[in-house]
Amino acid sequence: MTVRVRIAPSPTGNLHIGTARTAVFNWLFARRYGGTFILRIEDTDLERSRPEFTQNILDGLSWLGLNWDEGPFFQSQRSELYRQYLQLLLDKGLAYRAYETPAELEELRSSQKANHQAPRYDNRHRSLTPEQRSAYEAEGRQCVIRFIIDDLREITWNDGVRGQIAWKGQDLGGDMVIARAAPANEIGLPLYNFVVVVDDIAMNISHVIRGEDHIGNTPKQILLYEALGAIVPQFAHTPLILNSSGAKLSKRDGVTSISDFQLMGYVSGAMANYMSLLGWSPPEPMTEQFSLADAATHFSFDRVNRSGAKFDWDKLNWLNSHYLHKLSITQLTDLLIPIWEEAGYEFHRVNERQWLEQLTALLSSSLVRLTDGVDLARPFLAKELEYNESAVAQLRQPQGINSLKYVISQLPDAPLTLEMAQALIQQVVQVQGLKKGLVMKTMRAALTGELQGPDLLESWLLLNQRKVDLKRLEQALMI
RNA sequence: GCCCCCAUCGUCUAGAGGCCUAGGACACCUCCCUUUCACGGAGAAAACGGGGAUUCGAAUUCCCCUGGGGGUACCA
Repeated sequence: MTVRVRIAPSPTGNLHIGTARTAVFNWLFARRYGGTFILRIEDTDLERSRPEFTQNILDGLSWLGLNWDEGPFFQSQRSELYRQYLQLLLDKGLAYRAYETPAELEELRSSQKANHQAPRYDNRHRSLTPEQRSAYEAEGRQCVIRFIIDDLREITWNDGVRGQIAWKGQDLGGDMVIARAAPANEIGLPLYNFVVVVDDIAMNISHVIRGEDHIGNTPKQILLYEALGAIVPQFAHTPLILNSSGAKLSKRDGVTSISDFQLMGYVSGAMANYMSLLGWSPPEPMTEQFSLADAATHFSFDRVNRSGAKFDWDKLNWLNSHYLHKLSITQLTDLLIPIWEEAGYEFHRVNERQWLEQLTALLSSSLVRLTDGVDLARPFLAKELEYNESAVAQLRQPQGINSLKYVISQLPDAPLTLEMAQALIQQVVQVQGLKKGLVMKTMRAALTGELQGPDLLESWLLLNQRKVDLKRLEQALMI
């Protein structure tokens, strides 16, 4: 079996998670069967397509590790091919020119609606006489090209995910427009359903893997394959990604583009892993945490679910933190440095590398998203320390103030070590007869402005290395 | 309206007639670890939409209902 699959995004927006997930399934399937994964940009909608969206799509797919073997191909550069096929259908009498105005079609639809009938084209221009045609043309009317759909046809296919699906020709809405309006002797711009088929034929696509929202297009496309004398590919319609209310996830639901997730601090491995899990489940020995390469060795449509999957931030977050925790300190630091720089923190990325890695190690277990590193690092990297309310309250307790004074008086000039810090805390506790918890809490409030955070002693050591601990302890006395 | 698809814990899912007193994961809750937070570990709670039919036996097959979703363009 020669597998050739494609992802065909349209550059009318940034790479959407739904498109990306379809890309994942196509990629997985191609890799599983040693096939070819093709990228085709469907930019036939000249009005809405924009080059920056194309770039965003390319970048997003690359970031996710969904490398393509052929392409990107651009439909806007293939119009000659479409024109030829359109002419072919016209010549074979399988398509015809129709001259209705948009207003006339609208009238037809509204009268059907009023009679509780399904809106459909009534094929009224299917068999125009030459006289009628020239009369319309004399009026200066433009015409579209319609592909003839036999109402009596029954179209069936065996869907890779859903099994047998059947449609009646009469439910397809009448002869379908395949080329937009143009002057009577020209051929207008081709429409989606037609272009997809022409390209999939030209590119020898063996399996069309796409979202469930395309099921209704499939019978029309099958008819076009037949009309063009081509072999009909296998179809597999994957479930949709749903929002929390259970409807198809759309831009209106907030964060949906891959580049947004990237900006929010999600790593590509976690995203790819999570998207795979939305509709596909790995077979037994595998756990839910896997790379695309792992998944590719086991991917099959048998394990693709048929019902839609709600997008779940909790699970994505869990996976992302898992991936983050798995990274080495070196890798994590590399990822965090640009984020810290972006946040406006001042440090020397080379000279202070070792210190930054210590900071990374200290914070790493608390990271869910990379961008969490901004808040977590604030007490260590921000110029001015901010105290939250409970920290202020803590610093106003007389006993706490005394313990701080004691620590200040005993703080050595030499760089602090873990042992020294531990001993110092122990000393305060004994000398002043305080609870260890109180001393620790007060120290934390003074050093970080917060009552919660990573290991206090480690934090102290880091601040000591930057020589800000004494300053902060003294400053805390004035609160 | 019409057509199509779907239906297991809150969520993602396993389950292809007896292995199911329905398994896993996330989230939630409890406990342990711990100065705190997080991480980590242990545990609890939680589902087959309803009704028929087939069968010795149904979450698994069939039908109906209900519910949800998708589509219905001179968008993709």
